[in-house]
Amino acid sequence: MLKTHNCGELRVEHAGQQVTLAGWVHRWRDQGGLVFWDLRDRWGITQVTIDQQATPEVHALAKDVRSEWVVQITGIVNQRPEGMTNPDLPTGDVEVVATDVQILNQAKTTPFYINKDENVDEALRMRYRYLDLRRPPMQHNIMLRHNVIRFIRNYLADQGFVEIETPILFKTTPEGARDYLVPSRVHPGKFFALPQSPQQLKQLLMVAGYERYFQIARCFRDEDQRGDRQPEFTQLDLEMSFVERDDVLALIEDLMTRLVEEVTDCELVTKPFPRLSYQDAMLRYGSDKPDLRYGMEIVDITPLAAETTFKVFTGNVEAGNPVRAICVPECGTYSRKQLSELEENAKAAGAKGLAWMAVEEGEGQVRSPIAKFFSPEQITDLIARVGANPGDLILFASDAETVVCEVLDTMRRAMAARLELVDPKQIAFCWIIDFPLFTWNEDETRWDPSHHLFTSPMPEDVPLLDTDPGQARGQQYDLACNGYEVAGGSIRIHNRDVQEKIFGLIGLDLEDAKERFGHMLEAFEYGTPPHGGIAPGIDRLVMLLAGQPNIREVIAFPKTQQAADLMAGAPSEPTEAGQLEELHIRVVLPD
RNA sequence: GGGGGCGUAGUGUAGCGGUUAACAUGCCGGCCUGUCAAGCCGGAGAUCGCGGGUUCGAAUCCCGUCGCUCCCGCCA
Repeated sequence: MLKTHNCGELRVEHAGQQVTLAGWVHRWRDQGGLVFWDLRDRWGITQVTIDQQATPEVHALAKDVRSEWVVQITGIVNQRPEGMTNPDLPTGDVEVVATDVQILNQAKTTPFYINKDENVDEALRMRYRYLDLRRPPMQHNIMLRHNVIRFIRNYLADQGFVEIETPILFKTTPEGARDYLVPSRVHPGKFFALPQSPQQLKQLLMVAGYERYFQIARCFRDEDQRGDRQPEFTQLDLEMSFVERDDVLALIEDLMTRLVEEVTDCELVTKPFPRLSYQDAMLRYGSDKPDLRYGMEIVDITPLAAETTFKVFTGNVEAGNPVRAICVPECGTYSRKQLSELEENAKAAGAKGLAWMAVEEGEGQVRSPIAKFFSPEQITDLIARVGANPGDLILFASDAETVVCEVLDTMRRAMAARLELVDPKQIAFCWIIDFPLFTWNEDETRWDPSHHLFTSPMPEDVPLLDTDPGQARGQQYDLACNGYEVAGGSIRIHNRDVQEKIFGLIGLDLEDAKERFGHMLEAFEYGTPPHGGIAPGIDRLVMLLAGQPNIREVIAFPKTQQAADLMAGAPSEPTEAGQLEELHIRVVLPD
């Protein structure tokens, strides 16, 4: 080893010892006859001093060293004199007085600061990702990710889970996202698909009798990117046999609770995790992934609004649409300009306008363009229903059900951001359960599975499959955290009759089903245990635990929004002549 | 596929129709033995993403294009 200690571990008790450190020169301060280096490695920073009088040759060499040069130093640990310690550094009570310095490598001036936490153009960060990853905040994120995954592995192994790898080269599936395809050289004209998730394979592992399986699985989906979506991402894929929904929820809840409390410095603010039905979540938060770190719950005021003389409200009520509101604390003094900004937010979410009411001091006193359509009693009633206090701002939405949810979800999040109600150190999980099994596909005039087509209905809702499929709930569950969906799963169908009924409802006849999922259906005929599972997204989870705004910050080598790698220059054209011919591929570029 | 934002020395920003294109930091040289975002003195460094247009004059206005990003669609 080129070092006896790392740069984060020396303390006063090491004083007097000879040590050898190696790392990067994080910062340097040339004092003339005395040179200081902040020497950095993965573990921390230690100050090194090079004294001209004591070690003139070493000092002469050290004079030329610059940021990010790689050096090895040998010296004596010295307790710093009083008044010269650095309380910001764990190693700040000591320094190493160099007696020897080896320059292991020089470094060009880096294209951006390693030693300064400054916003850098993301394209530049991506092009020099290896330098970006060298920055301490990124090292922290990547290390946190490692600790999260290590914790998960240990926890699940202790619970009797087996980690099993599944193929990356697999079969294209008709459902779901667009597949990434890989051409087969030995099967001309045929393609593998990269898995969108190991869904089928983990169910087959249950048929195979492993009972408790997990995998830290890479998944691929060729869809457009978002801050929380990359073309390849990592799931904790997990499946269990002989379990019911609550067994899966209990396991994950315990895992997540311990993870937050033992691995991070975040505060878990939901304990136990609240369980919301899908319907309840939509009603109270307008979202199936609500952020529970703040209030501003949606209140339905449809009956009250129906009695007013405000035509927008009464018209919507007559059309069967709801009128709902949120109460925003202490925004009653918002100016015309601020309110019009809010209206722009609402319109972007699909609203036609944004009605508001500022609650003022005094019984039933409000400032609002629509106050004249309310009787004094109705205003008092409204204020009571939404729980408003003087100084608060009430925002209304009235439109089709889905629009109202979308608008008030948007307003809730926009106001939380404006009021800085979100603390990134707080973690608020909740379960969303009782999802509808199907959603109606208007274009194809058929039912689509809300989750996937192996999701088992709630046992008591099975009869509804024949009478009112839209009302049937699935044994499906999502884990939401801070406004993001961080896991989704279900209890699977293991009953052939039910499975065939589902195929029928989604417009898949048995022949089609056999063609697409024949291997699954065949497998299910050989003694399939009741089973179910879940798949938390590791990137999103670590993003939230790291308090980061997007998952690129917790992925070592992410892709850009255009799904490119700016460092390596991928994707690229084939390099070898004949590469495409060998794969039986001819490229037709768009015009 | 659609909409928004950004692009100016190595980096981060300012400038938004006439400036010698500014500031900070980094870089180079000099001084300095207790600094830790070190300090002080001096210096170099920018075809203002790219292409076209409007104008007497464009970093600035317009059009196109490329890149990054946020959002909608999409993501069982």
